[in-house]
Amino acid sequence: MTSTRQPIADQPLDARREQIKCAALKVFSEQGIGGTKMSLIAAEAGISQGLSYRYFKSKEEIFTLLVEEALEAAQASIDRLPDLPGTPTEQIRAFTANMLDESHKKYFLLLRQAQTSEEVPDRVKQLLERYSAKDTLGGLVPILVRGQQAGEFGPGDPERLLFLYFSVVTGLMLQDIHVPEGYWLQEIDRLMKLLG
Amino acid sequence: MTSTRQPIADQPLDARREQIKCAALKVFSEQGIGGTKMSLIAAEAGISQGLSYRYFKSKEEIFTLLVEEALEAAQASIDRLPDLPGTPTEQIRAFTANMLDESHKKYFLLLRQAQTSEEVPDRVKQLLERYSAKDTLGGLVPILVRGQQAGEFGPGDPERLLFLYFSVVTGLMLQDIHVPEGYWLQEIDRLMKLLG
DNA sequence: GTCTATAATGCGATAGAC
DNA sequence: GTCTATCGCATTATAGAC
Repeated sequence: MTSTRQPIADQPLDARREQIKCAALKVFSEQGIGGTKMSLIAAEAGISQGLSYRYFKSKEEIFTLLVEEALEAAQASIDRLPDLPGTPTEQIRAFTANMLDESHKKYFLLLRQAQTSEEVPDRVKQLLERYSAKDTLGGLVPILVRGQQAGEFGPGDPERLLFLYFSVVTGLMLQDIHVPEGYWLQEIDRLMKLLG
Repeated sequence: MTSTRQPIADQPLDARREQIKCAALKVFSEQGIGGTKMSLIAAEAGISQGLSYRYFKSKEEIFTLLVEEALEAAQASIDRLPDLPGTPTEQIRAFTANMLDESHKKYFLLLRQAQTSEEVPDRVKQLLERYSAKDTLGGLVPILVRGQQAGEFGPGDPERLLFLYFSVVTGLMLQDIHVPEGYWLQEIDRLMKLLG
């Protein structure tokens, strides 16, 4: 048996949905919800504009679904972090490299679009409140404090330090669109100086 | 004589134009050109939607004008920098504080929107090529090199270092929307560690 | 299952009343 | 000089052919 079989898995349907979601993620993360036209998503996915509506009810539904996935993935990624081996510095470094990775970058940029736009669906606003940056990134505070106690990081309010750090990494990801793959990975050490 | 008098200065007309430009700058810098509706600009300016068109021919005209002003101001700001007193570190610090200032921040965010959107007017694309980031920020390279020679900054390709630094400051400005006025000014020293 | 054609809606831009 | 009403086009979303 080469494939796990689920009760009623409609495989070609799911594949198309994934294809459209992937195209939508790319366009939404760059253009925001207001700047994204359904025709662009369809073109990116290589299908006709009308076909998208066989798989999703509306543009907003796709956007909301992607934000939901992004928030869950981010939360999960942070929750796993304390279990990783290594010093706090190494943990933060690994987490940063993970964020800057091609596959995750788009999700973070999508979240930034969701946060900075007024015209997002109500459900998205609710989700953003629920997974507020404060609570989510709060999971990293213990790691940072351990790093401070070990003398790896400089003194100061850990939350403020984290907020600075993530603002900085966000800036990198935004430029990353115009920069060769993996460009910033070489700069992670320099970036970590911020915390030192 | 308390006011400089120009040949045919239509002062109330100019005041309205400034008011609309100011409202437009705020909305464009947050929502991009695609996400910005004329009705939003008008609402922000506290006037009716139709009135905007008595002062500007189109949405694109306002956007283009603002980008033009932003590029000229950025260029001028960089050109003045070498004449400022102080060490390279102090010059870069002053420039950073200047960028993070409320009145300039929106212009930088506008430029970012212009750079990352595909659907900008052709004239904007030309302007962005003309004042390319490479040439404009290139004006800072001599300062950075002097700082490296003086041992104030760490080694490495100066252009790469500058690119990292500006990506980082961009990230700060984006978060700045949700943060109290002058919040980041307290973090400039930490930020300068990146260059050290 | 996919495309093309079309209805419905929203937005940019204009016209005309005050 | 400003507003309200309206036109025309772009975009969302649906319907029907293949």
